[in-house]
Amino acid sequence: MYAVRRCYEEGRAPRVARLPGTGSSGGPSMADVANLAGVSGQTVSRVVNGNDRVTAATRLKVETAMRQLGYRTNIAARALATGRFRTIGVVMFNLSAVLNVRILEAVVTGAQTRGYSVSVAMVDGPTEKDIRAAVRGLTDRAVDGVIVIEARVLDTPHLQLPEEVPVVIADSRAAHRHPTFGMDEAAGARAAVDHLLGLGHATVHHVAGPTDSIPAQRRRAAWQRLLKRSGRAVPPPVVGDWSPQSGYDAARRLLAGDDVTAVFAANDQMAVGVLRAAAELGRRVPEELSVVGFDDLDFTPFLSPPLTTVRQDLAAVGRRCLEQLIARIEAPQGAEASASASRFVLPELVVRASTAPPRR
Amino acid sequence: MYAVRRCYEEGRAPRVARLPGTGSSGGPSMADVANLAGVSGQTVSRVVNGNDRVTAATRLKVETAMRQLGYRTNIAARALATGRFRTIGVVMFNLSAVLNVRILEAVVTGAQTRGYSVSVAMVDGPTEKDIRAAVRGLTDRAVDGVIVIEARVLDTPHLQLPEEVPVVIADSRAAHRHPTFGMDEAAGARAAVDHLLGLGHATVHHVAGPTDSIPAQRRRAAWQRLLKRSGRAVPPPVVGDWSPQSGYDAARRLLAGDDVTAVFAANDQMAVGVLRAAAELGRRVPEELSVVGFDDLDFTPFLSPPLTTVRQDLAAVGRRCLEQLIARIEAPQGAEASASASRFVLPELVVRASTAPPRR
DNA sequence: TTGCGACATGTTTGCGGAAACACGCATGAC
DNA sequence: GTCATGCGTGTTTCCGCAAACATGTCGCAA
Repeated sequence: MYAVRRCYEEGRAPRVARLPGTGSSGGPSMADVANLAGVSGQTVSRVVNGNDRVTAATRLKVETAMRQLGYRTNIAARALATGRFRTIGVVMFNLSAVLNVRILEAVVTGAQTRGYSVSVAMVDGPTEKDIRAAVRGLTDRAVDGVIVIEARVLDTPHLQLPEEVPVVIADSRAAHRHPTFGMDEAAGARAAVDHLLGLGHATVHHVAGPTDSIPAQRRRAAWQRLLKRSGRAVPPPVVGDWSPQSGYDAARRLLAGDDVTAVFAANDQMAVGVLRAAAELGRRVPEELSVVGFDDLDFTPFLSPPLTTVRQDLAAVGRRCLEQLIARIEAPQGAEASASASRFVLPELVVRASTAPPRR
Repeated sequence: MYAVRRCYEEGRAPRVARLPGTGSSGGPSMADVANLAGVSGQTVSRVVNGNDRVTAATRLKVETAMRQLGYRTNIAARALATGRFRTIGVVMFNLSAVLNVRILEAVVTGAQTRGYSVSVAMVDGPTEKDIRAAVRGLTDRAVDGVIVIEARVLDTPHLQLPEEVPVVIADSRAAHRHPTFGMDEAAGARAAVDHLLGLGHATVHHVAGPTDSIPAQRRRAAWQRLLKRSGRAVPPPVVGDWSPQSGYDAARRLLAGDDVTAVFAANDQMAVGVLRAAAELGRRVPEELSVVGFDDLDFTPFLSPPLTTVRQDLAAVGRRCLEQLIARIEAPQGAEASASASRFVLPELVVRASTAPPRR
């Protein structure tokens, strides 16, 4: 169109739309490097990216020029040209939970070594709408894939993230259409309960996590199932919100009765609250009350008494999520790397001094 | 150029370089929206961005078309055109420290509401070289500004981040050429020591953080200075690494002597270790030993005994860093928003049950 | 010697959006 | 009545890079 115009109106002065100092970052562009090195832009591109077929001499010239000019590749331009961003998005519900942070850390570290950068988004509510909004935000921001950490219960049975990018879910329900990685929460809870029953406790009380948390649901369900299978009474669980305060409150309520000899708290923070309540009520741990936590935070060996708890390797979860996601991103087509094996990392019971046989 | 060619070689078949299904994300582009709405691309751009001058009717047409097509703006293209990314980078040393995470959380939340996304990078070593590499990585990844959280001691006296983007430092040395925000560490440490001296302790022992950490240095220096000013003996501090284990080890060493009545730990985690060591050694807290921590982690009120500590509002630090950074990013030119006032957030001593007057 | 292919390098084009500018029309001032 | 102005919209160009395609070069075998 405009080509033809040019032909007819040859005399027209070319318009200069270029801004004064602008131009993405103002830094040197590939063309500048190409000029200085006396090669074409394409050759510079080849040097910058994988070592296609470039002579050592040419490569050297280009590299010298790049260094001389302080050239940095403009990834916006590259993304525009390739359609890839080499960025992955992480959607989280909050950063207060130590666990999520550990996953995030593993993801960031791993992504860095794979040449990806990580964009973090935080979600307000637990509903699918919120998550979807966050994912939308991320994909607007341009990511090649998304990891959702600790999705809570969702409005709809299956999380229908509408985007075209691959999604991997960490630490959440397994029944998504997206791959999911996490701990084997049930195994961890069973180990805790089994340990207490093995010590001779008649039953085990539970301080559960919030009902909208998938891990909390799983831990609670496993606890209940094991008690039932063992023919024990299933006392009503007390629901907390992961915080030490809620654990404390729960324990004050639980320990009002005299029959409680063993408590399994759904995380370490709440277990700390339980220990505190026991101390205030004069119930000695572990002699009169056994307590088990979950997570193995770094300070738990130094509590009084050192806490028996379930250790989780969250970094492994993060790593697997990342691997899976990158595999899907880089898969040529609907390869859908199986990832069938080892979707779940096995937690491990760490027995310390907060558990013992019941007194009588 | 090619225009002219077209004129002469009219018969030449146009080359189709376009990939089959590629094209950034494959989604609809502005041109598609423009077509459907029967307007020009520029008008769509105007609708998408600030409400320039567009008729309500036109705007409606465009918006309808956008919705119909599920149009999403391609930020890579926008970034290429504008030179802005609406992304800020955060450089951290590790995510294990709860404090840093709180800052990060505040930054992410704030950035989201301001329409920025956050890219996280982790640094291995504490040297300037490492930081610079991380920042380089981030700016390669395209950010408009960088926040460095808890920079450690650097190789060179002044952090010379070479990049052209604005940088803000959180929780670190103040004497950079970049704006710095953080806690008033010294005030916090003074409050802790002052509290203990006020209770009647002859002097205060210190379990310090790692020597390459700026906050650790500050806390230690303030502790030492206040003791000196008060004419007290300055016992040699024991250096830990922030971990509960190191606090425990330090306390075992400190409490070997019989004269220690008050310990100020540079963070809560180490304080937990101190409490544990005291318990094992049969030194009752607070009757025989007073302990003060730093940070006010959420579980500290539930320790035995509840820990007296210094509370920091890290979220405020994160928010201020972000504000300052965005101000600098969006400043028309070297406006260098003063931000003189309130560079430091004041910490607050929270007195609980781990401190008391010395026994005799 | 020629032919041919492998490989190094250059050229063109387009990704999707935004800025500068042009243009047409309605309005108001003089 | 003429002209400056403002406003909504369209047109052209460019951002920096990479893919597809074109071209040049060299070596080696027939």
